[in-house]
Amino acid sequence: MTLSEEDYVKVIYHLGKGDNATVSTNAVARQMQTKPSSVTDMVKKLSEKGVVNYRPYKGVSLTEYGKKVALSLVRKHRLWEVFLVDKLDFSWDEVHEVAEQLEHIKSEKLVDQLDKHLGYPTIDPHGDPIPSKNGEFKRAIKKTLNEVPVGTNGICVGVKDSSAPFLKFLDKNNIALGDTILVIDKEEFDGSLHIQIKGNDLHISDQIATNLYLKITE
Amino acid sequence: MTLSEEDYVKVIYHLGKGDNATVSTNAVARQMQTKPSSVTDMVKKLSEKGVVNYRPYKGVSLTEYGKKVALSLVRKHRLWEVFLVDKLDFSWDEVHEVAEQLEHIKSEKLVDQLDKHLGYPTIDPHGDPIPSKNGEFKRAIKKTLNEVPVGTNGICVGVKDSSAPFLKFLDKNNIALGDTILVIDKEEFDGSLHIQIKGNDLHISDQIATNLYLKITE
DNA sequence: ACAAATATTTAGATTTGTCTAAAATATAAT
DNA sequence: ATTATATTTTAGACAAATCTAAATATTTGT
Ligand SMILES: [Mn+2]
Ligand SMILES: [Mn+2]
Ligand SMILES: [Mn+2]
Ligand SMILES: [Mn+2]
Repeated sequence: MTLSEEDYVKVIYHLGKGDNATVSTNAVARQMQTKPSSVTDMVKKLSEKGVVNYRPYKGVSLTEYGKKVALSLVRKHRLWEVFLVDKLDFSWDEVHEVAEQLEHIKSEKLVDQLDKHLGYPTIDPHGDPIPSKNGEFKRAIKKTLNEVPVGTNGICVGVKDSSAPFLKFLDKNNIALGDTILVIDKEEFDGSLHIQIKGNDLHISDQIATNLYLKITE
Repeated sequence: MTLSEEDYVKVIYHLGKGDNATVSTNAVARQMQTKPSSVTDMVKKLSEKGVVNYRPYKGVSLTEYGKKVALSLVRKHRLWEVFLVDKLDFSWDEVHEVAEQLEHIKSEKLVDQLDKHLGYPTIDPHGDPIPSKNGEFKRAIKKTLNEVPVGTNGICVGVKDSSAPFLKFLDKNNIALGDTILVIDKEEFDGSLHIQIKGNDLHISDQIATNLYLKITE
């Protein structure tokens, strides 16, 4: 498979939300930053190769084989992201573009050894699960901090309130996107939370918890 | 620069033996595993872009800019080779193909951080020098073990005598290609050498030394 | 149900990198 | 100095991936 074919497969996978839904030509074009006519051409070729199911005017979905290809790419992408953050001190938001390139390197041994070198991680720096070699993985969901049960472990991936005061508060309390957060305890009385973040314990109000998104994998 | 253009530049660099000699169309074609007519096409394009000097029927050489491009590629290739051997437990002879792909990843930060992660290595697993960020590096030369002065440090890169008995001897004494060898002392009487290899001291005869190639950078 | 709007495909062109076969140039041999 | 051989370039073609413009199909609104 060429680099371009691989990127199409990945886009079709992500748009199909993992459950292999049929996706439209326009959706793929938007995501691939290309024209719908180019998508039609490529999708025909992928169909010839048995990677996708394609019905003109009706949309495209991955075959079983295509799904395997997609999961292998997602695995590689996320492993490289972990590498960049853990070993090369990249930050959370710098890794995607480079991983987008690295995911296309062809070498099974490289992936296996990288996985080992990283200590067999199960989630990437964005809190997304890393598929195993045979394509199994937990689904990730995004919830606000106040919605999850005590004991939940996740990665801070966004804010609902993006006002300056709130962001300032996060900064002052040393909470940043990409941080791992563990919910230690919840006060029933006011809904405030005891959490652990980057090794430090912290007590945050319900209002704060409501505005912080956590990505978790059950 | 595209992947293909970069590979041409690297081949022209290597065939020009670093000192930027003019190389022939046929030589490039042989190295690139392609046809001379394809080389002519590509070399014209690279000439347009100011990467090479090209005179029809006379050959091609790198411009100053082209040389910079080549050295950056060589740097990346060799850093990745070190990574594969030192961090991912690849062996000496498995790294080239993968590095051939990795060298094309575009990210300055990636290269800088990789360099740091590896501890700023100066030679690759084959004993070849790694150009610095601004393109400086020591030239590597290959000599038999008996030709180098006491105190020389190098990498075992080949054998002159490849007979079964000799290879068996190397195996028994735990000497393999890719090993770092340090010449500790030389006996004037019989030319035998005291060497250090993988932490172990070893005493080898002049006959052995004559048949082992060392790659060294002065 | 039918016109209007939207989505998708087709036709034809372009760029990149490659190829084969033929022509042109350079090198070697007599 | 001519001829023969080897090298290099040109001309024309092709596959991959893309584009624009036009044609076709589907969906939406009334
Ligand atoms: Mn990609
Ligand atoms: Mn990610
Ligand atoms: Mn390469
Ligand atoms: Mn090397």
